[in-house]
Amino acid sequence: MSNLTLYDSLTGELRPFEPIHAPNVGMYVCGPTVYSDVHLGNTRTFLSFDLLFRYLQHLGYKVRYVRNITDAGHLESDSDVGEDKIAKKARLEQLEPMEIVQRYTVGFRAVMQAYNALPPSIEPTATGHIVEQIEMIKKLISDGYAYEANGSVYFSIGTYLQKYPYGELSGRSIEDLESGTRDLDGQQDKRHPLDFALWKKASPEHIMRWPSPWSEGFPGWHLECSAMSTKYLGEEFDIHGGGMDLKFPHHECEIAQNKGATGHGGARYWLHANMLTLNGKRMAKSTGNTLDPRDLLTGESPHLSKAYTPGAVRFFIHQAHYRSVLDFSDSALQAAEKGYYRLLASMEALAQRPAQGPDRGTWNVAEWNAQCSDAMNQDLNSPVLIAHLFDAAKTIAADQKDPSTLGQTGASELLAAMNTWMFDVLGLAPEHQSGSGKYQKALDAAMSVVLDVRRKARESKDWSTSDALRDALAQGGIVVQDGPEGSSFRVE
RNA sequence: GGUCUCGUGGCCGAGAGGUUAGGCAAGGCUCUGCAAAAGCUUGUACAGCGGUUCGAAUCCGCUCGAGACCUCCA
Repeated sequence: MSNLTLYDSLTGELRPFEPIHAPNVGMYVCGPTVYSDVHLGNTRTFLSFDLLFRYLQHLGYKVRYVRNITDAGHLESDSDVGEDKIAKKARLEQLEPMEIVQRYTVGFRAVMQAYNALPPSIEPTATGHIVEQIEMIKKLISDGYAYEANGSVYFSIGTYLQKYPYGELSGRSIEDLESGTRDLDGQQDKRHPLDFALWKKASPEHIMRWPSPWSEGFPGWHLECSAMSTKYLGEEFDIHGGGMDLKFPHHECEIAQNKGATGHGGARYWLHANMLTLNGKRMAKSTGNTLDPRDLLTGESPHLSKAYTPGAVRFFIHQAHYRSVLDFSDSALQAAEKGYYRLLASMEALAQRPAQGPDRGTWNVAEWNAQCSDAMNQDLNSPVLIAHLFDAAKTIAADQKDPSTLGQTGASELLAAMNTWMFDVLGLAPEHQSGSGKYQKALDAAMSVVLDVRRKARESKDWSTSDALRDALAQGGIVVQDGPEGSSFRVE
């Protein structure tokens, strides 16, 4: 069905993508913990997987894309101690935990929509799947992979190691992991330092709690993804994605839970999106080194000189490969924006192309299109795809001088292909300079009067008048451009 | 401290044993009353030092530098 190859973090190599049940594809991506606003780094990860989702669909696959909302169980520390992140935020803001969840879930979805990310097929929540998680724990206990201690249940790495390796995904040996563990409060119930919580008994002040056979408590953070991916995608499915930072311990634990409970490690391809850095450092809420994706659209941030469109931001993100660290800066974003607008202008010119020249041109659209596919098939190499798009822009310019370059059919084929790559696959939104209908019409009418006055001034070589008009319009953000066929304008 | 990744021209970023990545910026040219825009065009870069090889930015070793994970974060 395709020649797509994907880099699998588990094997550490590029592998041809072969779905278990083509044309159906099951894809699970770890979603946000909704205890605060997402930052641009989170956004990059989700846009990377949006690109994959879009490309798989472009290839004709029927994708079931599951992306969870973590609304309980994610503690402040991965060592199974500390307060639940959401409960803590709720306490600090004197709100119900579910108010916190609602607020940041809505905010997250708004950001995703603003950046033109397609909604997942299913967006399940941890709290909506307590039953499934309890069932999975029961299975793990009955098979010996988990044990109860003082109302909590832990995954037994010791038992697991008798049958399966642990640490494959993150490339760690058991010795390394053991030497890296520390003695912490709340760990005394564990038989092995690497054991992790499947169920935690709630302390009296812990407000997010559910009944279970072991105690009134809450599920461990790693469990929800195993339970929900199994429920919606099966014991074996195609792709599991997430941010690079989730490799360990989250995804490592997920694999262990899945193998223990089902005998299968869940996904056949593990994909990890790399970090977005700001000032060379990882973007993180805890250090304040963050950028809110909404601020990019308003320009309100000390890191920004101006506002950007969502398309420009997406273009910037996809101009780097998803597995590379991408460093954010205002100037880098500006550079991407200029290129992006140049591409859009080129496509606009192609759409306006007069019907001239031969039917078929000298430039081979099909071959170019195949190169675009090749790039994306190579582990979603969007930067190379974009380079090809710029090649097309060059060709469009050449065709304007010599319409035998593209030819009429070639031109319409190229436009269709560019629309597909730009809008369907890269998820950029068509952005027109024009505003909404009636204002655009009024502006056009007014400008045609002004430009006519200026044209007469220029014809009589009254440069002071023509330049004054041009300067005055520039003050209002209207840039006048004089070309061989008269003057035109654009709004900045 | 342990594990791992990375270091590409002014900037951002692909690639990856031998052939131009691309974008932005910069220089030149075309167009032009001037400007802007647009188009064309130029630039031989791969941290340093060794090694393997006919040939390395690409493989190996060391050094320096940066980052990630191990400890909350996509």
